[in-house]
Amino acid sequence: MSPTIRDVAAAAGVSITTVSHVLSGQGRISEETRQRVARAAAELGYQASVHAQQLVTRRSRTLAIQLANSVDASSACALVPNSDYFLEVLNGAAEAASKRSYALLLTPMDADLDRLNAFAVDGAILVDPRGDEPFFASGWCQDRPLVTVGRPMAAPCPVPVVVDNDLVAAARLMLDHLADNGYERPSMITTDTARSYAADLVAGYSGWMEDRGLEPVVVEIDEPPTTEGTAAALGRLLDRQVCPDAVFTTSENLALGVLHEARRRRLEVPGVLGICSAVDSGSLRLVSPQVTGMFVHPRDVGGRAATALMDLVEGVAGEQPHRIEVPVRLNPRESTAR
Amino acid sequence: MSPTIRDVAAAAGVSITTVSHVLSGQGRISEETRQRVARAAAELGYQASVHAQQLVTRRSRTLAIQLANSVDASSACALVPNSDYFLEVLNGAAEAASKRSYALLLTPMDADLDRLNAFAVDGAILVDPRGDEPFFASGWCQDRPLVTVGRPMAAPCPVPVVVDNDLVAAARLMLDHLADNGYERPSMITTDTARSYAADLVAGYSGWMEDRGLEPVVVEIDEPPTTEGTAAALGRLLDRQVCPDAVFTTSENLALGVLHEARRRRLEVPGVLGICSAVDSGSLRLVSPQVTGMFVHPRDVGGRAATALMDLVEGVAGEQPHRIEVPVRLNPRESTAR
DNA sequence: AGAGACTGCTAAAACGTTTTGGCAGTCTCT
DNA sequence: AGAGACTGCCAAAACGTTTTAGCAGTCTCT
Repeated sequence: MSPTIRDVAAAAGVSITTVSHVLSGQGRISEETRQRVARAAAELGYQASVHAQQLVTRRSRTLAIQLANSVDASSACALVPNSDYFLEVLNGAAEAASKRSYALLLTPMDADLDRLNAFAVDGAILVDPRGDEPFFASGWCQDRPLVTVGRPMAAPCPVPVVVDNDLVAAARLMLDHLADNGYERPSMITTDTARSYAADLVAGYSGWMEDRGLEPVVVEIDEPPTTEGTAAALGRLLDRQVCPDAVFTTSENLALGVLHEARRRRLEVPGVLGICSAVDSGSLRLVSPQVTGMFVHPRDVGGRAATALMDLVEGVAGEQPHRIEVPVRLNPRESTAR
Repeated sequence: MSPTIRDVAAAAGVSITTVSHVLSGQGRISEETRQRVARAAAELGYQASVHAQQLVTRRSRTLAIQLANSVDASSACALVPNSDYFLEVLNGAAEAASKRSYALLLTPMDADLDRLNAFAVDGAILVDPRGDEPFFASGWCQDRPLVTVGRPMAAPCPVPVVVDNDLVAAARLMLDHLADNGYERPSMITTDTARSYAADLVAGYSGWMEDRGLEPVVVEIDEPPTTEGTAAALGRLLDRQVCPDAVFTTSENLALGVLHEARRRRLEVPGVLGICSAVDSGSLRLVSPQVTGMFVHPRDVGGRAATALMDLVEGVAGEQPHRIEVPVRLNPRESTAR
């Protein structure tokens, strides 16, 4: 089969200890020996067995990643929100991991944590957790590092690194954009505010409104959203005494749903109703009118999360918990023009 | 730390060999001993170290999965097609793997295959490959089983298991639906026909057309699709002498793009132009008019692929290459009504 | 009663690394 | 010249399993 460390040692005329030291940069080795070993390894095409390394170092060079988006397969009419976003986060994380010879393990929501323990995953990335996930309850995070995308609001233990967009500021940015375009009574439709990204957006929105002496108008709908749920939410907004003239949503599917229902009600978009989404997506550029969204650099988000986690695993990172902020870019489109 | 097989052996008063045999169901063990060992293992909460198992069995209980959808991060305006679909395939595969204590490794397109070899992945799932992926060129598939979703059309080596929808039949189904609703000159817009799903759809379409003595009208656009590319494709269709009255697309984003451009050109949809997509998606239900699509059971597709791969790895499966067909459900919506 | 088969169990080797402790030899002081 | 530090290397233990080969003991024949 593939060459082992013993083959390299034999080829270079040294002990396996020396080979190990050369390859890992440990120990004291003369320059000449170093080169000889390196050459032998290269010639043989030697690749250290990850399994043997794992067994002895008790590290696996493996990261787990879990998405919040898991929808129960039973309800065929549920809509997976922000799937463009999630897919890009995954891609970003996978690429970053691969670059440093780590593997990225995709963990379903209902996964058995004991199983993960058996695989001795070095750390985990949770994308948009609520804080009630098994990872937190089981004390998992006491043994191994954890990085989240978004803050786990109900988490019982602190998370060393949080990767996030500044969505409070982002919401304000979006509202300024709406105001610039003459919208005076913006409202919000959100999913589960137990997730920090939704909570932050609502907070940003509410703060902005209160700064101007306006009453925030927020409707929260069940997760996962459905066509009907979204339509009903818009209905509740429009039934108000003071009817909103813009809707800001926390996901692309909510925005599309609102647009759909607005059309059905023959509301002019933009004009009578402005629509925008906090998470951009390809589909927002493909509807008429094109919908304004915020590009949150999902690939970056995934990459930064994975990188931070690997730093933690290797002890490279600073010790204290910190937060990595990824910028947001507003993509103004027709749906919020005047 | 966590208990080892030695702890269990001591607790049950047997050798570690016996424990191993009991837990793996190998060897000859008396019923009484079996129970005693099982109880001891359960009481200690024993979990075999995957790493040690991997080292000695040279199996990793790990599957790699690679998606076709990887878009180069540079071009921010490219559209990831069918992201709902891909995400569900991933979820389905991850769940199936997790149920049998396998791990699912997400492999980016540019991943180093040597690295995968080091992780000793037991097998790989390729989603919508073309056949020119490194997996095929490097002879990877000679050592380890490979399962693809869709046929790798340019593959140099045969693939033991292919999971697929019968998209030739599905295309015909869709065209029958269009014909039932009075559309007489259906056309197609497709992405890269080097992927079998697109090729099959085109084949089904062309066959159906030729059966009726009609000339197939197909426009192929570059991958990944852009808003402009899609609009241009529709333009080319409409410029024809015999102008099509329906467009069938290979992805949800193409359908949305066509709808968008049709609106811009003030074409009535449905009516003047029918639109439908070969892959369903949440967004198709959220636009006006709602767009007809085919639900291809992506979660099932992922699950079946993972299951087939695990069977292959464990030698459970029949030896000869075969094909697993997942049914397709047509979801008729407004965009193809009359 | 002896041969042979079967049963229930175990000792020990193997998998391919990392890491610890140590051993000669050389250099640098006093 | 002798003590001490430093250099370059290595033997061996450890990591936690699976698997092979074999050993008593019991059963079932003739």
